[in-house]
Amino acid sequence: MQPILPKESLTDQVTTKIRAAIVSGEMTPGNHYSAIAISEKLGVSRTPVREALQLLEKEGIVTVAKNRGVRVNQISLDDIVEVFQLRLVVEPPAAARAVLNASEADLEILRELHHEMILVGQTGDGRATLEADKKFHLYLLGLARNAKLDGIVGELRNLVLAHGQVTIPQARTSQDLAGDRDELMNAILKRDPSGAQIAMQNHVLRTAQMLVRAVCARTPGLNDEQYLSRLEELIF
Amino acid sequence: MQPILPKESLTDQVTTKIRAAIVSGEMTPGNHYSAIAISEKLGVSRTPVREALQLLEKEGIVTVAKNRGVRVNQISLDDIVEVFQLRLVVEPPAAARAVLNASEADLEILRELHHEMILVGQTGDGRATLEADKKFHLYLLGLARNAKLDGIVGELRNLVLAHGQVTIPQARTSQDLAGDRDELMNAILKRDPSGAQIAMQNHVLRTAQMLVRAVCARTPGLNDEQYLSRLEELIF
DNA sequence: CCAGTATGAGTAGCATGCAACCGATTTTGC
DNA sequence: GCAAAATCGGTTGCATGCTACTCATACTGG
Repeated sequence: MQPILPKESLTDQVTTKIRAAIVSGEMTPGNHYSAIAISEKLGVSRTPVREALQLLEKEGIVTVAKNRGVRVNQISLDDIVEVFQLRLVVEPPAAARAVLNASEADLEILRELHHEMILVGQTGDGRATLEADKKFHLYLLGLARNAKLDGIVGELRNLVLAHGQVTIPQARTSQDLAGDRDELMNAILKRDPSGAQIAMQNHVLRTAQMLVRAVCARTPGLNDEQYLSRLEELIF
Repeated sequence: MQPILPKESLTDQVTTKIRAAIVSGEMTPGNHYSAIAISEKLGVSRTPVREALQLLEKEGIVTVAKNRGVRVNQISLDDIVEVFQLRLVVEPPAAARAVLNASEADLEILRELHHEMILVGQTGDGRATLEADKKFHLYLLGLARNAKLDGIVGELRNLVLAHGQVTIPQARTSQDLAGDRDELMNAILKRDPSGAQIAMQNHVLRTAQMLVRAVCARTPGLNDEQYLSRLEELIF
């Protein structure tokens, strides 16, 4: 049986709508938007929109200025660096623990997700690739049995996604990432916790480096070195 | 000059009020409360109360049930274990980085905060001790220059505080904790990053063990061993 | 021509009205 | 006497009205 959807509240629906609009680039950083306009466009009243904006503000995705509308935050490279510093600390040990906790059925599912990701990756569809990547990672992290960790990592990912279309992977780098992931997958299947830990660290680190380089490349006068070096500040 | 307070919004004021009421034990887990009652007690309308409750729900502190009022969540031992698993992963490296980043002035401030904490600790005032502890930790973490990390750890701490009056330290254990902290402080003053990292890990771990034991001791039929062993699941 | 003021358009913050909904109790029908 | 249905008190979810505020522009006085 399906777990019956208890009619998600309007506030929540609006939250996901707005988040999607930001990720898709429909709402862009820097611009101002009014809660009134959004509510009219969505056909709801101002209240749920206002509440949704407050929740998104808590996530750091938007800023609401008193009587001046809402602004989509320009996620800075510094923010991205912070996010990945944290992910680098949190995800590798979680991966190791996940390997220890995984059942055979879990391994099977992971294998499927991994396979799916490869297929999607070959199509070159950036958005779908990210989606598949997210699914794989979150399932793996879920095995570590720490719900708060899942929530935190999910939010951190959202923050990066909100940066915009940053994340469309390049062909060559995406090749590298696939390699990392194979390594990770191998360690998992061999039930090798510390191998998984290391592989995960490499993978997240490379993802971060790719992102930083991509952003710097498109933003003139930005030097990637200082950012790249800061990525590893929290791992010793 | 004082940075002028731009009139905190009612919603935010209510949020902190409710949070304080929970921490102080004025609002207890399990019981039901109505937004209407809260709004009347605080002399505001239902709207800011409702919005505050949504924010607190996102933090995991309360649950709002449709048409049935709001319930203060009973933070379980499992939750506490999760929180400390995360803190154990995140705070030690942050402490190490903090040592590397600290200026002489920072060290001076830390020394002061540390001293203050010892003084307050001797008075036996549990609440004040926690407050001083929080100040010290958050200042130290702030030196790692990762705002998101600060935010996350702050929220995790709040969650534990919301568990209730759990956290009134016992005389003997609080002695032990002071020892840990001295160790930590020494490593910081010697500008020894990995020493600080280890000391921080010991300190957080012992805090967690103390907490778990305290909760188990007062809850009949609860075995602390399984919880204690899970604390270290994420560190290898 | 310009400094300083007045005006107006637009906004969010909050209060409040209303309907839908939930759970417990009472009433009804058999 | 008992099961099922109607009722009722209490609650949230959402819509909407109003006020105070911000910013930009137009206006006024010199």
